[in-house]
Amino acid sequence: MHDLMMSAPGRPILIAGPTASGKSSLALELARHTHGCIINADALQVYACWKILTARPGDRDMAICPHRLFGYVGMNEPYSVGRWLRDLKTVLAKCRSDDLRPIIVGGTGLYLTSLTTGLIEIPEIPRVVRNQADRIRLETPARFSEDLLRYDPETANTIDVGNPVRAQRAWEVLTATGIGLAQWHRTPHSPILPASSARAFVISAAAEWLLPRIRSRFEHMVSRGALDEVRSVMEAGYDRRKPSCKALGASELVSFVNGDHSLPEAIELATIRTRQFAKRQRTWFRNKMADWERVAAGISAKDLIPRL
RNA sequence: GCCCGGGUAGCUCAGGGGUAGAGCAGUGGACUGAAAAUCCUCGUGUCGGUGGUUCGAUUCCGCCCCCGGGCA
Repeated sequence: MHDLMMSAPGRPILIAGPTASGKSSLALELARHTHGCIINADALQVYACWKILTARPGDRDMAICPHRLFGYVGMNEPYSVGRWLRDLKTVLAKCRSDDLRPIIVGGTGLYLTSLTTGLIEIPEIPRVVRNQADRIRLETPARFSEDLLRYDPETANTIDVGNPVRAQRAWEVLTATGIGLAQWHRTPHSPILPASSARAFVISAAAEWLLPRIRSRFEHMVSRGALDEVRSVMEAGYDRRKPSCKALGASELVSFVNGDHSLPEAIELATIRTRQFAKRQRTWFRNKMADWERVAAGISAKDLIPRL
């Protein structure tokens, strides 16, 4: 029975955790012992342009076991949860045929939740509609909520209309599909991987442990060449509005390169922003992944394996 | 030593005779295709200390302490 468990991959493993909580090293250790394939569930680690700044696994780690969905997207490519899920589906199928145990690890709550609870299948928003919406956002942002109240009051009353991104999204869906977001939400959708079919863990870290780590990790990134990485992204066309350019620390280091901040200032600002992000992650995990098992930061794979 | 400016929330500062308020930080929350995004909520602190004026002082006056800057 023990042998069987070792030879046949078990249920997929999901690992969520705040930034800098040690997800990657835990995943790597687990992969080693469980014949695993590490799959990225982190919205920024998909981009090819960031390696240091997003703390993507390095070449040496990548050589130890298969890694999927890391650094495979161009910085100007549109990307979304939907794309991630579609790509993930392919990867999971491949794992099955290769007899690898999927270890899905990342800090993007939305990705993980849509994986375990399902994503409504709304068609991609056509380029034209998106462009039109972008223009409205710049010129007459109030129009989103006005149109929604008029043509799709149900959605308008469901979402936070005061949130510009939410309002724009609802407007785009209505404009592109002719169907309101609220109505879309009523269409049946089933998850690719319900949490009950996996071993789902959330790494929980005390603030006193995590916050100093966030700072020193960012300083470490800078000393390992994050500035060069930022400079090449700047040359390739840095634009703070691009999703790929939202990597934490990017705008801060750009402002240092441009001479708007000293390096210590940039580091301080990036650290603060990362802490704020970690807080949002904690909120998500606490309230949306209540059924996932908690695991203390710093746990070793050896201690976790018996619980798989 | 003298002169000026200042000492108010963790930080930067606003205010003003009836015991005080913003931004930032921090907290809690929301979130279904841009999510490392976006948005919402939460503000009592010896108003530097001490005497005085006043019905009442953080606000006015005196003295003291501390921090800037200037003159010696």
